[in-house]
Amino acid sequence: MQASDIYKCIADPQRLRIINLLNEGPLCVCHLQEILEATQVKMSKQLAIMKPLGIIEAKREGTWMIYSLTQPVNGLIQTNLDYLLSGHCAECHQLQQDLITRNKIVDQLAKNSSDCPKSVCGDKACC
Amino acid sequence: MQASDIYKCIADPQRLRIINLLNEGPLCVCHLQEILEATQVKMSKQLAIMKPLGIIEAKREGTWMIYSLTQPVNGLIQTNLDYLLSGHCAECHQLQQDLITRNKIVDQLAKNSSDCPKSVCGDKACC
DNA sequence: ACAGTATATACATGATCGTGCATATACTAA
DNA sequence: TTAGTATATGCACGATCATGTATATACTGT
Repeated sequence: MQASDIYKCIADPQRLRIINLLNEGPLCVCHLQEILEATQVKMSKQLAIMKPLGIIEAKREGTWMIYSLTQPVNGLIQTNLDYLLSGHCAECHQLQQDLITRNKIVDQLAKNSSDCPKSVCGDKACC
Repeated sequence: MQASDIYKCIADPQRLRIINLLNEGPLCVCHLQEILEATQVKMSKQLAIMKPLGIIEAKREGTWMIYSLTQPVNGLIQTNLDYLLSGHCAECHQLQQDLITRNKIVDQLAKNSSDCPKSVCGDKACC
């Protein structure tokens, strides 16, 4: 994986937000949509850009597709997430806010877990 | 300066190389051209992309334009340069090689300093 | 004023990218 | 088999980006 590919990827604020969210744990497409307030098509295409680069992975669970960051997380990506989350720049607040929103959604889903692939929802990772 | 602007900037391998070189010290356009084996137009345009972002600065010395990284160096840029130079990925070798080439050129110019703006060449920073 | 050197910019063009609509696929439940 | 939900993809289009040629600008030395 070339550094330039990673930079091109995270140069799009929405893709950066996706990576930041997945770094906290796997999520399915519909909840990524919800958190980022994006359309289904747009989200699906962003994910389709990142997957062949090996940055993210998908597994199917019923009708849901669960996306996660490829482990171990690429060092360049981790370095940048760490830097951005430590609050040095404008994007930082947005990224932190996204994580809060994510946790709210996951907590709610853990209660009525019917809307959610159980294998993932059970340990609050997603959906 | 937005993080996404910086990522867009360093997503181009040539711009990343320019930033890496300037991080070692100021250089004039012609020597950037020489090190990166680029045409004059291309180099000039790359620099024209980065300047309005505030990443680099230029000062004129005679007919030469001396470019340098805006000080203090943006934290996100510094973080990424540090990571890339520490040898974790494919681009690393190229960046290190560029610095070696740079130092050779600067050393030579320090000897016959006629081809070089004296104020800068004197302390081996450039040209 | 003139010729030469270094650098920047205008314009045209082809390439890549983002977006939206429509539609296709993969799966589940009845 | 059918309807419904979740997700992906093909196509068209406008926007942005990279590249090359030609030319303009800024400066120096004669």
